[in-house]
Amino acid sequence: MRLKRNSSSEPSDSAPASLGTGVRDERKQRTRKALLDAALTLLDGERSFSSLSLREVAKVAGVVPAAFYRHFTGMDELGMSLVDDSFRTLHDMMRVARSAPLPPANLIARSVETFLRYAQAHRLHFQFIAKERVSGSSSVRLAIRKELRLWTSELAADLAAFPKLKGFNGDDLRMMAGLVVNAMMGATELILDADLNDAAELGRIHALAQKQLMLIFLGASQWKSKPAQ
Amino acid sequence: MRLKRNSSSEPSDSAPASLGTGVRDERKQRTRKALLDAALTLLDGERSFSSLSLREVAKVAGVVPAAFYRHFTGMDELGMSLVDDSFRTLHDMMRVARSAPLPPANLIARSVETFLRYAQAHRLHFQFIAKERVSGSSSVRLAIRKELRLWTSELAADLAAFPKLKGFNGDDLRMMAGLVVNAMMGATELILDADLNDAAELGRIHALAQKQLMLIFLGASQWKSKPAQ
DNA sequence: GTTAATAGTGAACATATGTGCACTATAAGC
DNA sequence: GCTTATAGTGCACATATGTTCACTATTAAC
Repeated sequence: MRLKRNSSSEPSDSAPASLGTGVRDERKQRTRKALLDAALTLLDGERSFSSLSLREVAKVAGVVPAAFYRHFTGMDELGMSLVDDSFRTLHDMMRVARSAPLPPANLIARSVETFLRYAQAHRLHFQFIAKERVSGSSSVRLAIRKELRLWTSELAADLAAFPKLKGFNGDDLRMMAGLVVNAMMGATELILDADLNDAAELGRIHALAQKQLMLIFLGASQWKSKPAQ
Repeated sequence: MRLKRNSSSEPSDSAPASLGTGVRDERKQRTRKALLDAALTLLDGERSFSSLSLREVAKVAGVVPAAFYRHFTGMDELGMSLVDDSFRTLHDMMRVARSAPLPPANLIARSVETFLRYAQAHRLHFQFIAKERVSGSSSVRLAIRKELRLWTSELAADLAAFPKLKGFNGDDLRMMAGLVVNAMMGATELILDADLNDAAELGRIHALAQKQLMLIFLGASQWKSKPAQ
């Protein structure tokens, strides 16, 4: 053998990155994505990740089982990749939301709207998070919990900017953010199970989530954290 | 054949019920319970219900796979039985709580304490509910959702008795009850994943849940439902 | 005591699964 | 253009699975 090519799957160091890394890598990334998409698709509806088989995923991806190992060491590694991808879409949403902040009028209602619409549009990713947060293998489950904690902290930081929430110390802000995250996850689960064409049901879920957030914020406006500790 | 015996597994009609239905039925109920327990045990930790195999459950129950069919038509039916059993323990808790009502002082803190202790003591049932509520087969999942809705309505009825919550109409009471249930389920999931010997962590989870409920009730004390609708 | 019902057994089957290995085709590197 | 690396193939294997069927032992019914 002459020389080992750079074994990393990343485009080699200083290359312009967007310029073609060759037909080869592009094809590889395509079937890698096919595998991830296959898993997400199979996960829709009844199935849970731990009940998916490697062969099944490979078949839906249109690839022979052995080819799976060219991309992942096993289903667990694929699961971790799904965690990454799913939270990337969540963080994308937050980034967009922060870059074009909503006017304070009806802020809660419109935030709920934005979030739930996004969850519907990225149904598979949100479904994966919702399911595997509680039932996945411990590596996947812990990875999701970690990301959710991180997201909760970010939300707490955002909340700190509200003048009405001056009564909160850091711990209590996270406590409140956790409550908000729980409520939104609950609404997300309802949305994911709802009939997408039943506008009335979707409306009811949106309204429910909005009221719940308003109730939380109403309580928060009266909250006084213990100054010590 | 002479005469078919009453084919139902129930003791025949007007018998005193508590009197021995015979050695036979007792043995049958024993292995039926062994199957249910086997499934719950396997469900602890990593696994999800949909990843359990019939053979696996039979093996842990100490019975040959074919014997499984003497009790359930398949794993789905066993799952439905687990739903029944799990919610029976939940309702038992509520019944006990109502029969010996707590004094109003520190009511929230002590209710949280009671609930979370119960969840720890009946770890496997609560874990099953928490997991399969979101990831189970649709029959199991829908059965759990239905029971949770029912439980939410019961809680809403209990809440209606509080003088501080006069500002609520029925819909909004259920909205608030849903928020409480979500928060308690969230805390339950944390408890189920926590190290049972780590008293500090358990204490933190209890304290978190208590604060979240207090925040909700603080908001509720200011709430005014729209009188119309 | 004889007979019928049945909970649990053991073996068999067709099929599905994870993983290994030799292979082929093709793009990348020189 | 020749050579090397490698994404994907095809086949094999041991093992696990759901389900069936004839059977056995024990209880219930008369």
